[in-house]
Amino acid sequence: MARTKSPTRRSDILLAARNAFNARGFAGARMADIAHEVGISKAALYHDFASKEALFEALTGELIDAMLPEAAPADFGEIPAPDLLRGLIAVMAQRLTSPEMAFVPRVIIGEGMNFPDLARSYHDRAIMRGLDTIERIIRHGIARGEFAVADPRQACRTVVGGVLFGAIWKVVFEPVGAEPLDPVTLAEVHADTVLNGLRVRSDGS
Amino acid sequence: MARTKSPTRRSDILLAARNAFNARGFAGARMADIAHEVGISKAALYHDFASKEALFEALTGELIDAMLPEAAPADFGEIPAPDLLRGLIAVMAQRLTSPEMAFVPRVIIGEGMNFPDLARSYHDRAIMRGLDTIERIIRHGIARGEFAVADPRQACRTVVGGVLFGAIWKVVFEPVGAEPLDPVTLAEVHADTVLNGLRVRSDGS
Amino acid sequence: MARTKSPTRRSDILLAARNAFNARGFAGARMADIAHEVGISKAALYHDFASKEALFEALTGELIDAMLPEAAPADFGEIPAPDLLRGLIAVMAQRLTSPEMAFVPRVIIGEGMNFPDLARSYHDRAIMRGLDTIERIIRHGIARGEFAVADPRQACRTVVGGVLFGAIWKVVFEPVGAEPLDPVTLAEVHADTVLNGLRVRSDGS
Amino acid sequence: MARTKSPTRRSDILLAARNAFNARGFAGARMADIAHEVGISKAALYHDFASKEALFEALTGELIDAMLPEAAPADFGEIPAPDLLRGLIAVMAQRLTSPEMAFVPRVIIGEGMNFPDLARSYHDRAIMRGLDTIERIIRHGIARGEFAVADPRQACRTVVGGVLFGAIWKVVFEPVGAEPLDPVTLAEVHADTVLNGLRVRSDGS
DNA sequence: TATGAATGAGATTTCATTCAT
DNA sequence: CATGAATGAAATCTCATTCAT
Repeated sequence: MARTKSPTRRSDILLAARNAFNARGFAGARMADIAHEVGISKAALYHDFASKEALFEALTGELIDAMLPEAAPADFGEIPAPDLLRGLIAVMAQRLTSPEMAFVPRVIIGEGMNFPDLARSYHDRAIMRGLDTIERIIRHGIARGEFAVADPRQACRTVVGGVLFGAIWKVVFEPVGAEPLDPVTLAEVHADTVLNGLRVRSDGS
Repeated sequence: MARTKSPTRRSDILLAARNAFNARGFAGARMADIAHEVGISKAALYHDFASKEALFEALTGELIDAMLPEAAPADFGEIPAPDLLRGLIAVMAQRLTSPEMAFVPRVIIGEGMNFPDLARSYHDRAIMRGLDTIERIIRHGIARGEFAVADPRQACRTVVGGVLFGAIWKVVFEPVGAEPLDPVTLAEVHADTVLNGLRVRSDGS
Repeated sequence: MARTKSPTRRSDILLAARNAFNARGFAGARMADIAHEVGISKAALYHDFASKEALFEALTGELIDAMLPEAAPADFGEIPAPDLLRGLIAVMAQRLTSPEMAFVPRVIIGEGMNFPDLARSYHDRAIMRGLDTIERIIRHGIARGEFAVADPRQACRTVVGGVLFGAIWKVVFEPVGAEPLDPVTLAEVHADTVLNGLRVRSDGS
Repeated sequence: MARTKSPTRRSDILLAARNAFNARGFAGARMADIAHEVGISKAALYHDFASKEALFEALTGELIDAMLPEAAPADFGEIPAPDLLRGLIAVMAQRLTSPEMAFVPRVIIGEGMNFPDLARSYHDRAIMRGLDTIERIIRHGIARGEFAVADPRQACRTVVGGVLFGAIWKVVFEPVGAEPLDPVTLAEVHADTVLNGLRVRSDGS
């Protein structure tokens, strides 16, 4: 067994942990397996992370950080709101459906009850931030005369929902045989639907 | 402690099981707690359900059954597609966010990896059925000249996504302090958005 | 393995626990060994005692209870104080040096720092009670003109000390080869010394 | 962290070890804590002491050495036995109740079963030596006509017991709230009691 | 049928101790 | 010499599940 700490040890552990938590959930994952996958002893694992919970929290914390949307600019200037929204949806879809990130919503939903801090942190830092950005884009569109929305705050949920559905689809249903989903197409169609709705438009847009 | 088998014992157990799985997840829930909550011994519990897994599957099976949409009519006749969709969204939102049902998506997402059959069954029986119904409504609308959609199959995900988001919000985030969500408003706004989109409509519909 | 709980199971466990704690100390004793000695599984042990600490505390609690001096009478009447003291010393010596009880002081001294409640309880219930009784006997003797003591409270410690020394001798030193000690002789000589002192008495008593 | 071996390193370690063993017992004390308190690495600790046991034995050995009474003179000459005894009791009480030394009896009693050599060594080197000295003083007193004792060997235990009681009181019971004990008073009263006994003396000594 | 008692098979965690640098 | 890193070998405790009454 290697006696010298590899420079990527911490990431190796976090990766193995992600796999384990992903495959079996928090309770089902075993520290022994994680250590074994990294190629170190259980005790070495505990040298880096004080407990299973600490490891779990470090992992989710890092992933949530990595997933956070860059702070949107304070002022969208002259950029058309539809373009902004299309772009945001594309980014969200790409992030949430990537294998590393798709782990996050699944875990929040699946383990949130046992880790209220985690759920709260995700709500405050990721969800609220995303909803706020969307709302600002919608209001930007209203100000520019591009959008007409009665309740911008609520409408955001429609935007997020479609992307979330895609993430869950990939993580939960594809592994059991559901038809694979292309994130790019998903994002485009979702953006179209959200922007134009289903109804025919007499203005031909 | 009830000594005589109550006629509702099976439901009592399922209810207690739902509470337990809901509160702690599959792995975290303890058979002893479930038995205790029902007021029977663990052995009696095992008399009715052969194992924790069997109990879990019976519970989710019943809930999925209860959640299934009534078979939609083969032909929607002359009913306007927007009305159909509005109605369906309202029903879905009400079901998925009701306390009994909100449990289901959470559990599928959280424990799906450990219960592939459950995930598959939910996918085949609930999700696909829901998506099919929505798709048929969309095609009905297209045929009636009410809807204009490039890819009806994909657009369905937008419809489902908004409702799913509401269910997850209630189950995962409200308990940790998120602003409560009114399912009726959610459904209405979501339906509006899905039908009309965000863009201004020059036709004034 | 016996499936039926023997009526003496609890005592069996406590006895095995006493042996184990006696032989290895609290930290060194192993629940597995205790269970094995009783002939039950570890889990069965945990069925009766929720934790190692609980077992330890139950054991010490019972032993301290069993060791407590009967409440001395409120009034010693016409009984000569020397007789009272001789009797008390004999009883204390017999109790403290019996195999079951000698365990107690040893454990209090050895584990007291880790179980402050235990030390406190022993101090309050056993030590103080013993000292009080001795003090009352001394004051009884002073009142009767039999004793002459400047500081009765402090003098009590001499009385207790000799007995304690005997208990520790038996438990700590005899097992490593010290000359065995006869408790009866110990008590008699100690009582003589305490009553008469070492100095010659011109009164010939 | 000191990088250079301080000239007092060995004593620093022994001091930290004493604190640790004192506070948590042998099993409870952790090498990591001791090293940390000294400000060196665990490996450095192992450089000076081959094992936890070795450290423990070195510590107790030094303390026992330091506690040993100076060899009493072979002949007490004309010194009155009561004075000799008074002096010895004072010295024993002062040593045994001093913070550094009080550790010793506690540890012998608490961990003796796991360290028979230690117990034996303490018995042979400290206890027996103390008892012998006391016995010689008593015989000296008998020879001088000052003492009248039937069984000098046994009576010694009364002398030691009172002092031991004080040491245990300080280490075990004072930390949990027992009334503090003044060693000088203890020694004086104990000496008085041992010399004169409780009974009234008609000779007025 | 219902139950209290019992258990087997782990899981996490701890720590004295050792190596490679 | 000193150290950070690593480990092996337990030990406590948990819980789904079964058995005898």
